[in-house]
Amino acid sequence: MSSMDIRKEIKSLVEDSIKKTHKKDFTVQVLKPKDKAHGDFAVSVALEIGKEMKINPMDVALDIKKNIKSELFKKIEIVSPGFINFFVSEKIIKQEIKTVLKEKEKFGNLEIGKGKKIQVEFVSANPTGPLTVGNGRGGPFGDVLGNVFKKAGYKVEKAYYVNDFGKQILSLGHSILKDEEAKYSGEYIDALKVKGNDAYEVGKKGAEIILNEMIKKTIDKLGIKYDEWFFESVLHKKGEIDKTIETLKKKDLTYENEGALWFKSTNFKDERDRVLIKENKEKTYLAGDIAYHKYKFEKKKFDKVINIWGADHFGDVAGLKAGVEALGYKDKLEVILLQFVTVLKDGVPVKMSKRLGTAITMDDLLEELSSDVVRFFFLEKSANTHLAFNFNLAKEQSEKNPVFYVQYAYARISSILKKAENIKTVKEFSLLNEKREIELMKQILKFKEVIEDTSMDHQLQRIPQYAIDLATTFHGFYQDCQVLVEDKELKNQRLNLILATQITLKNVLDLMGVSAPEKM
RNA sequence: GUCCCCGUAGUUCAACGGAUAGAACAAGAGAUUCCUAAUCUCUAGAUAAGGGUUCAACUCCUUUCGGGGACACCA
Repeated sequence: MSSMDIRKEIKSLVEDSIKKTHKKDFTVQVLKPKDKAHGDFAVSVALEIGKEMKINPMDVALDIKKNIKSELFKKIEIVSPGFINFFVSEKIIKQEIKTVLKEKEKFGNLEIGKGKKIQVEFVSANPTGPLTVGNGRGGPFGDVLGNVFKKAGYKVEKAYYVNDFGKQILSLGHSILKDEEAKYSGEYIDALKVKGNDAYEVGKKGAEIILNEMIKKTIDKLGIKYDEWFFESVLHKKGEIDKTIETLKKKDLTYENEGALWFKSTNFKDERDRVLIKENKEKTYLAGDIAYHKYKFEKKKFDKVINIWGADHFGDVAGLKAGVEALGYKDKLEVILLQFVTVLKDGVPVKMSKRLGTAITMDDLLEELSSDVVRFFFLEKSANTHLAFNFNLAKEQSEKNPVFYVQYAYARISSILKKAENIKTVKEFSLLNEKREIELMKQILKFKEVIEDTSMDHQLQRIPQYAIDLATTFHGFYQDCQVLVEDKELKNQRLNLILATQITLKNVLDLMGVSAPEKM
């Protein structure tokens, strides 16, 4: 029985008990106390019921507890002002560790997303220049979010939407031709060798080179693999945008004004209507994006689509959401906005890339840091904080940075396992009763909850935090409990425990796309 | 002006509305006859300010002050 199941079990036990004693239906929330002294799980309903029925919460808690009988718990404690704390039986925990050893790389796999298709679209930076740290932030984020969904049982597609159409391509062309309308500059523009005089054609070719020679290489260095590279120009060529606009027209959701065609997005809680076809008959970016999403839902049949955008696109969320809703896919699109990134070197923000004359790029970081470090540092922070990338910690004090701390735990385990001859399957972990050992087991089992929670709320920073916690718990165990001891049975049981730890560490590192070195 | 994100320890970040606000780096003190000291143990240190809701607020509402972003027939 995993800790997720235990949570569910507590919920139903407590709810049943309330029904019996207080004749009420109550939705119970099972809490995970921060303090170990408060048990493995806790419930605070007695406080709510006590308040509502004007009885002492402590009495309510006692009544609830009376009706709960389960082998799952070592003890159930009632603590003032009315918390009920559950301490899970160590027998159950030990059994569960055995399933970790059996499941190996499958440990942590859930069925939450079974039968559902989900798409994560991320980065999607314009092919007009190298990936900056800003638009690169979506790389690790989207990649790992996709991994979490996979682990949770979804069928996942990772997609990059290439904006190879429109004004920025023209601007790129002018920039390469270095005429008066040039907009982009820098060493990378000078390096683009494109023949021709037509600015748009030159721009198209330039964009192709930038995409293939710069962006894709950076993506590759970050260890990201996309399932789909979708080109905006394809939508234009195939007339998909016209079809989409036609659909909206039929629904009477458009109107003409000053020569342009508008979409009544205010019908869907947008603050203003949006243009689909400009006065000069060109289609707007939004028109294309709505068509793209029509394709995602209609053709590819995604149950859910998550777009990861930079915070500067905040203003566009409402328009696209309105479009998606108009097409009948309300609530299937979610947009996650990532706040800006600054790189701090010696406490001072680094703004510009040295070589390229652009904003500081992902490659600038990757030149000096491994993708392991870059990914980990990006993932540590929640999406809506402005991320200050601490370059000094990432680089100069590398032996003290959290990535190595986690990897070191893995390497330590590998090193012990190498020294041990043959490891036998354990029947039971009867000899492992030290505080450190039990703690480590509990920490391992939390992995499933981490996947569950993260697949629901998308708070990715939980993953690296968990990795650090697991490493900390292991290092503590390592300090106090010798694995390779004389007693053969104790040795074997401990070997199995660190094997389970190793499996879990590997799984969490894989999830983050960070390597797990056997030696350091 | 309107809208969004943020303000937590010296610094970078955490904390389903729950119990004593957690880490890491930096600072100070200690631990190695033993599986990798890239480790462990201990000490000191924080919710921007004011109201409100709640049995319970970093978390929700509100005002103020700060930082960032968005307000296109650009993408």
